[in-house]
Formats: sequence, structure tokens, C-alpha cells
Amino acid sequence: MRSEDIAKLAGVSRSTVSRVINNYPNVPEATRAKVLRVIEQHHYEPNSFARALAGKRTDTIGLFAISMTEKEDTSRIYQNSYFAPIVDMVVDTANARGFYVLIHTVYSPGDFQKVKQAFQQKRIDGGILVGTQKDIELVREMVDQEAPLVLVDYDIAEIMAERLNKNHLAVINSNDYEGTVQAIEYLIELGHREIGILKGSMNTFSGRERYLAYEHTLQKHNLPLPEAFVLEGEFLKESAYRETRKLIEQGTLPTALFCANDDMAFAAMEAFSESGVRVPEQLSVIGFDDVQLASRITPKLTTVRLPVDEMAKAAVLKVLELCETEQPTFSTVSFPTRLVIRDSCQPPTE
Amino acid sequence: MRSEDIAKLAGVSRSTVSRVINNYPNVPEATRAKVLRVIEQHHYEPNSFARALAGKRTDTIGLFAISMTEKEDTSRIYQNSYFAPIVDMVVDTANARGFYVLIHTVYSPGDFQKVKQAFQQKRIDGGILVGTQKDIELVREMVDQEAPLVLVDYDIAEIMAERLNKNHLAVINSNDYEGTVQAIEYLIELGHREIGILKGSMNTFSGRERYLAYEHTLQKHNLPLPEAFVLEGEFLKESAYRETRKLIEQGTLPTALFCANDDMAFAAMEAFSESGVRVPEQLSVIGFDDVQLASRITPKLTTVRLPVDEMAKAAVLKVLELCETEQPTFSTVSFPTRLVIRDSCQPPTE
DNA sequence: CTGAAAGCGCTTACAG
DNA sequence: CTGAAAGCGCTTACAG
Repeated sequence: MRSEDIAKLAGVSRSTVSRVINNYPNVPEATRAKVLRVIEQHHYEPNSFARALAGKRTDTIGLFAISMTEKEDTSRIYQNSYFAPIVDMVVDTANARGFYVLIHTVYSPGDFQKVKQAFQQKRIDGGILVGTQKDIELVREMVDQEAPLVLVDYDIAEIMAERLNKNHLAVINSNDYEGTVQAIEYLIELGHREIGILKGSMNTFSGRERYLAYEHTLQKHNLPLPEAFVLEGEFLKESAYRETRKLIEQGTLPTALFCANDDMAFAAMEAFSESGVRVPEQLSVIGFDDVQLASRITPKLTTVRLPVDEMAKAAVLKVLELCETEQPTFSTVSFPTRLVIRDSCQPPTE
Repeated sequence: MRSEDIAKLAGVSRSTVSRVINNYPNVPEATRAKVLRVIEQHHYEPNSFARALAGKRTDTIGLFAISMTEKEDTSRIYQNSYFAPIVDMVVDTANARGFYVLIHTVYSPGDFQKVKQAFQQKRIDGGILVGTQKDIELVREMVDQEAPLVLVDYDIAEIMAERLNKNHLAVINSNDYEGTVQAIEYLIELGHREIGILKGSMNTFSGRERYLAYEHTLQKHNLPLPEAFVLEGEFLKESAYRETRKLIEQGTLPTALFCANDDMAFAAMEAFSESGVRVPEQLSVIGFDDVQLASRITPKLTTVRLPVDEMAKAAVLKVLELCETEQPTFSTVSFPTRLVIRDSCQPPTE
């Protein structure tokens, strides 16, 4: 069933059918009604590709997550508890507004290609890009195509420096810096002086922010940076676990450990528990993100809450908005984070 | 940049460009090389919609999950720990094979419409449908369009009865019945005689299977069905929590509770813990699915492992296979489940 | 082996 | 207000 068929049945031309479908004003009510009736009777659905080819929207947005890890093919991206809720929320929000979502994750350069294609081939009206790494080049290419694009967890300064800010672009992130300051100062207030860190991926905006805030807060309170307690966790459970084991074997421990995300905090706690290091009695652990599991393990994890759901939702609303607007816009939203105190921290025992 | 441009630059016709792109045999190596060079130089990407319109594939598969709950808009589907890993695996597997995945979840009849459209409008080459409820009608419509379709967690008997089995169709599920029998017999061996159940949604194939197996196994061992301990949990945390509270308030408890999925087991454990009922000392709890959390809470949950990852992967491979094949096929795979014994069960105390 | 032409199903100036 | 026609960017018989 094509628009031609509808046209015949309704006794009008394809042009008119099209006008009705697209809700153009210059169609008399009677004609519109007649056409609509035929459309409904036959459950007619205009072919989306034909529409897209002729210049209409595809009613699809893209969601592209860039893997944290450098190695291809290893740990899948969603294993990271951070992405699952994003996917959830994005799909839900977009669906509720009549949009499909097209998903592709990026591990390898080949995958990058796929993301670009999704834009170039106009498979989507706009896209959301999560994760930052070395993809600024990709972002530029996207932006050059004037495709509506929302970046999540992206360094605004970098965007500005690249002068990408005069297009259909928006960036959404969270106050990771402030959240980390809160976490570290909480530990300091508890009396900790030797605070280690399990770092996130420094390829990532949030990874860098969380590390810098850690460093600066120690400085501000005249605490030395404990080199031996600065571990490279890369946001991944495996590395975090490995690094924590190394730390334990090496002998001396800090009295508290700030983990740049909850996944790493869980891994660290596992390692500690296996070695008989009791949390929080012997060592306090604090996380970041407040994923579901955080409040369900023992001890319940003290962590910094990141409003992922709101961020994801905002990202979708933003792309849709950008799809509507003619003029180039650039906007920025930063969501607040806050410390959630549970059971995994206590004053250091002397 | 369109195929026309490439043609000019390469000094051939669009036909030839198309033949090269589609890897047709009747193109001399020299010509092919020449065209390919131009394509690469200009990063040319054929417009996917135009290709699709002209009858080619879209290189996209659909993933449609049908919400367990009847009410619209309430708990989002992915909150169910069962779906997140499916989405993961499907996206990963499809991406690795060069396919995009288009996602839409179904809460309301309107959403069903969207799923149908995705097929009708040929947005996708094939689709995966998860969850069963009252969507047999939808399945029939899909099948009538001869679209490759893979059903996950679907009653084969129902398909056969509907005579849908002569098309590009496959169904993938798991031996929920056998898994449940194992679980219940394990409890019986431990000495339990009063075994309650938190039922899953009876709209669901797995929900029905798990319930039936429970009932049959009790019968087989000459145990009466303890009506008071048969709770309607619908696979959802909230209902499970509510029902468990009711059970507790009502006074008498079974000595063991079989929960048709882990999510409900967690909710029940929470309710018990709040009321001071100790698991497993006073009451054994057993789950189903073996989601991530199962091995991380205290006590670690004894549960039946469902190979979701393998199932999801198989589903993708199957759709892709169906997309390749000309002739109608119908096939069926059932994945094994197995009991994973951890800490949440023990013999009843007298 | 290869090009001209028709067709896929829509939209949108254009003319009336 | 409305239809005929061109165009979106590809593929594929068809003819040579």
C-alpha cells in the first residue's frame, strides 16, 4: 500500500495525500477527513525511507557509547554499570516521544566509521555521544555536517577551543569536580590524612575532573599527594582489582581510598575482603556514581550520587530540541552531584 | 557526494559504481579497483535509505522488549535486571557483524504500533521480540509480512497452534521447567515440606513454566500445594515486596520460598530482613536467573542460572541467518539452565 | 562487460 | 485549494 493507492481510493492526488500526512494547513477539512479515513481503513504507513530520501526526518536518534578501554573486544562496554541506565533512559524517553533509537557502541576505529555513517547516511535525525577519549576529531566531522549532536561527559573548554560551538551542539555533564571535593573533604573531616585514589580513565572528562579535584583538595588541606596510593584503575573492575591487590601486597595501606567510580570501589572491596582487610574498620572506601548495587552490598557504599537518569533524559530532550531548531545553537548543562553517606567510611583507627 | 559523482570521477556509469559497491562478480578487476579508489578518496558512503528503497537491506535489526506490566508508564522495563544484559549482548553481537540495532520498548498499544511500523516501513531487516503476553496477534502480523523474526521466551506450542511455523521464524528459550524442578527438588532434599512460591507473570512463557514445574514437583513428591504460600509477584520487585510483607503479617511462614526470578528474591529478602526474619536460618530463599547481584548480596543467593548472554547472542545470529535465507524456515533452540548453590538455603530448623 | 532507463515511495516547488 | 512533474539516491532488469 503506497500513497498512490491511498490517493486513488480517496479520489485525490499523491500530493494531497502527502499534504495530509504532513499536516499542511492548506487542505480543506473535508478533504483531510476523507483522506485520513482511507489511511486508517487500510492501516497505511508511509515508507520511512522514502520520506527520508525526500528530505523528511527519520524519527530516529542515535546513541553512541565510546568504550573506555583501548583494547578492542575485551570487556564489553555495558558491563560498566554506568551505561546500562543511560541506555534505559534514552530509549524510554525517546520512545515516549515517538522516536526510535539506533544504538552502536564504539570499540575500534571501524566502529567509529559506523557512527559517522549513521550521520552521513542520514539514518538518524541527531545523535548522542557518550564518552570522550580521542574522539574530538569525530565530533568535528559530525558537527561539520550540521547534524544535531549532544555530547555527554565532554570537556567544554575543548569544544570551545575547537570552535565547534557554533552549530547544533550541546554538552551535558555533571559537577564531578565539586562532588569529588565533597567526598575528599568528608574523609578529611573524619580524620583521614592518607587518602589513596583509584583513578578513572584519564581519556575521559569525568576521569580527569575527579582526579584533579582529588589532587587539589589534598593540596588545599596541606596534605601531601601519597604517590604510592595513586592507582590506575581506568574505571574498570579488572584493573581496579589488580591494582588493589598490588597495593595490598606492597604492605602499607592508606586509611581511606577514593574510587573514581563505584565499579572500582566494588572491585577494591572484594580485593580487601579476600585479604582480610576490613572495610570500613581498617580502611574506608568511597565511590562515585551511586549505581544500584552501591546501596545493596555490605557494607553499603558511601558514594557521590551522579544523576545519570536526569542527564540521559536531558540529553534526549536536547537532541530533539536541536532537531526542531533551524539556527545553530550551542548550550551546556551541568548537573549537580552530591555525597551520599552510608556505611563504608569511618574515622581512621589509631 | 552521490554515486553519480563517483561515477563521473571514475569515468564509468552509476550502474557500474553500484555493481562495485554490491560486490557483483561481473566487473573486471581493473574497473573495480579504479572505482574503489575514488570511493575511498572521497569517503563516499552510499545513502542507506536510497539503497533500502531500491530493495537492498538496511543492515539494521530491531530489538523489541515487551513490558511485563499491564500499566503503562510505571516501572520501566529495563529496571528488570533481565533486560539490561540482553540489550548489551544484542547490541554487541549485532555491531560486531556490521549491523545497527534499533530499539523500542513496548508498554502500550501505541508502542505495539511502532514495532509493527518498524517492520512495515522496512526500517529493519529483521527483529527480535522479547516477552510474550498477549502479543501473538502482533507476531502473526509480523510473520505475515515474511519478515525474519526471532522470538525469545515464547511458547512453541502456541506458535505451532497458530500455524506460524512456515516462515522466517525462530524461537529461543531456556529449560525453565527443568531448572525449576532442580530448584524445588533441592529444597525438598534439604528437608523442606512447606515451600512457597513468588510467581512470575503468567502472561509470560517462562512465568508459566516456572509455576507449572513448581506445582508438578510438589505433586510428584506428594506434597500438598500450600495455597497460602502461593504469592503473585509478577516478576516485579514492587509486587514481590508487597506480597512478602503481606505473607509476614499474616503470621505463618513456609520454610522455603522459591522466587520465579532473582529480582523478586531480592525484594523478598529485603522484606524478611526488615521484619527480622533471618535468611537462611529461619527461611530459605531460592531465585531464578542468576543476575549479577545474586552473587554479591548477603547471603549470596542460591538460584537457577539462565544463560541470558548466550540466548541473546543466539537470537542475533539467528535473525542474521534468517535474513540471508530465501526459503522459509522455522527453528527452535532451548538453552539449559542449572542450579547454582550459594548461601541462601539450608535445611529447615525444627 | 557496461550504460540508459525505469523504478523504489515519498515530498515539494510550480503552475493554475 | 490541488495536480503534474521533478527530484531524493540508489538498484536492476534490459539491451547491446
